Amino acid sequence: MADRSTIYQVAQRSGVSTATVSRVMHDGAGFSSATRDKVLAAAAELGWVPSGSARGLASRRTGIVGLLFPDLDRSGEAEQESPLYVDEVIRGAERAATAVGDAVLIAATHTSSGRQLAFSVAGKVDGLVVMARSLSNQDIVTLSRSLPVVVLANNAHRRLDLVGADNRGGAQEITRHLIDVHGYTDIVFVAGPPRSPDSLARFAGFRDALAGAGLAVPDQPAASGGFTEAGGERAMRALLAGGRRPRAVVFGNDEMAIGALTALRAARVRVPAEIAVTGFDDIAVARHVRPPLATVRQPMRELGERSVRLLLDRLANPDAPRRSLILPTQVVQRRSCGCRPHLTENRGRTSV
Amino acid sequence: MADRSTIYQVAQRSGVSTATVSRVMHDGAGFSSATRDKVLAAAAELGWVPSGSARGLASRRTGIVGLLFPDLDRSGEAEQESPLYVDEVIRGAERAATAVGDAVLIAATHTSSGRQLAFSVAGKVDGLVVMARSLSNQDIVTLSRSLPVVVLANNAHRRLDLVGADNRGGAQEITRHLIDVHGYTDIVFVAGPPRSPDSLARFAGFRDALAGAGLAVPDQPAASGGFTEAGGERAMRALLAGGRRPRAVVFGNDEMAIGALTALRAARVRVPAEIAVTGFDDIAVARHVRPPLATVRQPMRELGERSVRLLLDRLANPDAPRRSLILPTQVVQRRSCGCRPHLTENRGRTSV
DNA sequence: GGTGGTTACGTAAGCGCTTAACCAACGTAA
DNA sequence: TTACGTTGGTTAAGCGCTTACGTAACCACC
Repeated sequence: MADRSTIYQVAQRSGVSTATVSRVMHDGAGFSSATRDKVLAAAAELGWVPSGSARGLASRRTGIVGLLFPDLDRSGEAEQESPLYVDEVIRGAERAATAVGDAVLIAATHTSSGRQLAFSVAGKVDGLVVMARSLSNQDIVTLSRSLPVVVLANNAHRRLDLVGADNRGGAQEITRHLIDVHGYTDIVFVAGPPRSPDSLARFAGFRDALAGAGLAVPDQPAASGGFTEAGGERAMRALLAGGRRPRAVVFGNDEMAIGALTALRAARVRVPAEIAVTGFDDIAVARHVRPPLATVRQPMRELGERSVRLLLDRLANPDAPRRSLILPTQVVQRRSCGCRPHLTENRGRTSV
Repeated sequence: MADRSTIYQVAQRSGVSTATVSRVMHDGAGFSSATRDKVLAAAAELGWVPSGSARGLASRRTGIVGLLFPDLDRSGEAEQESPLYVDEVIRGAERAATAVGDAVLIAATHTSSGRQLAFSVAGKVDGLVVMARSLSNQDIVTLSRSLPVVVLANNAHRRLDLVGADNRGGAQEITRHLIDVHGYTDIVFVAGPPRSPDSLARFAGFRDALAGAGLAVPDQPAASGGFTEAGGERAMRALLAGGRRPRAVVFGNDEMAIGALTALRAARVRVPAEIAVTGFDDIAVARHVRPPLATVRQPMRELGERSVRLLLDRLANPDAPRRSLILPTQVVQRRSCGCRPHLTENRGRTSV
């Protein structure tokens, strides 16, 4: 691990100027193939790794996009995001970025140090994708004054590029399924973190469906908790302990619903015979739990991909009009809602 | 999104030199509190986000660590790594890095563009964590000539810092469990990707256990496939189709084992009554499948954390002796190996 | 009143690239 | 022959920071 070599050493060794070395590295024109070979040979011999900092400084482009997401471990339990959701978003972002040769800088924002971290990250990237509540809306606005920002899963910003899923529509659709197909009327909603835009939108969709069916529409969710198994388990226990025994429960996400299944099994309540349960997201586990979890599929990876692509577009075209992308969601019927197996996994979908 | 402001503007606005601005931003000493306030006020008014490139160039430290991992989607199926494993490693790396104010740059290396991408990433970071087979050993060595590299889950490098899990010991232990506790003697191993160091080490542990029990030791795994559900499903089907009906199957990882459960259910083979099954990793799904999957827990997130910490240590101390960290694994007994429920989840462990 | 130490700055030289501007040599057409 | 484009380079001025070094002001102490 000797010190890194520089463009000067490569230039000297290959007998050309640094400008020529630079051109060769960027596949530009203006040099003979003999020169190219000399330069590449010298670079290889020296094991030259061009400095990203110097490049970034000179060209004012780092080739890095930043992804800010909420801290998953250190935040209060009731505030937690779903880890699996975040993982998929990261994966999608990574894919979209490497497709154009960029890399992704990730950082989880913690309530206390989050601001500082976010500004530090902002200095290192060409643009930023900010997930949901990983940063205060005020800070998001501040950052967007000095670099392009795409907001993911947070519709509070009317002036920034936006990517999200149709949470409201998906929640409405699955609730309507419970009403129309299964005939349930006593249905409650269990929310995720109180300020989660996703959770709020899903509750709104839930209410839409009840209203549409002429059922009583609650002001508040029946319970709430972090977007985690523990959160769902606790919420379900609280519900049962409160003497409440709805016919069906719509959960804010899959992990909560899965936690609820655990609570229901412990309480010897049969699903879906006595209580039907649905989730949201369609994480990988959902098909594997017993009973398999009916849910709403959200294109998590695509959300990550689209966010980064939107960011790259914005970088290429700073003055384009602001865009807002809402990706469709899709109901996935499985046993936990009361659907019979053969009705669920075989509806001509390619993947379930 | 006006152009980003610079340290010069901040210096001018606050009536000091850029050196003083720089000092204030780094909490150094050598300025009055009045000056500090002026500088911070000016910076806030301008919404100044210091350029990471300029900082990196001047201080030769980017505050970024890179994480290279194998591409999960675009590689051939038989070569695939477990996505969940990678996600956890990323999470651990992120945590360790942000703990010291650094950020993590992630990039998946694709076979074709992998080299190029890796060198591009290398220029942008202070050091690199390279997972398993995300880069050829030759390229790893080349990169390590110009920046610190920690190798994760790949014991082929005797001169680089290394982090891994005790795959061999874990595989041996769970195989011994099948032999000693359950009395199985007809046990086979289904491997992951042919060149995966993890898979190879686990097969070695499997053989250790058979040899230790005086059973016949196979030269080759009974089957193999990608570290995915599809890979495991296919391998299990092939096994059954081949007329092979072992009493127990040790799989290279959890996802393969879970895929195998699907194949076994389809073939109406009861688990564990007719065939016992074990996995490796203890991913989140493992507890949720039916029957719950006996496996070997691997501290995936800690692997990520330790890799980054090792890298940071190396950065701080370039001449320290090379270190090699092997984290312990732990057998997790669940129904799929034949253990009864109450024997499995309640062995005084805090989490299962 | 000189010496020395401390505090609070300013000056300016890089860090390793990119890129605009310039230039020499060599056809090639008028 | 001159003029002019093309090819294949070079020169040098930044990009926005950090930091070694210099220095002015102030205080303390003989």
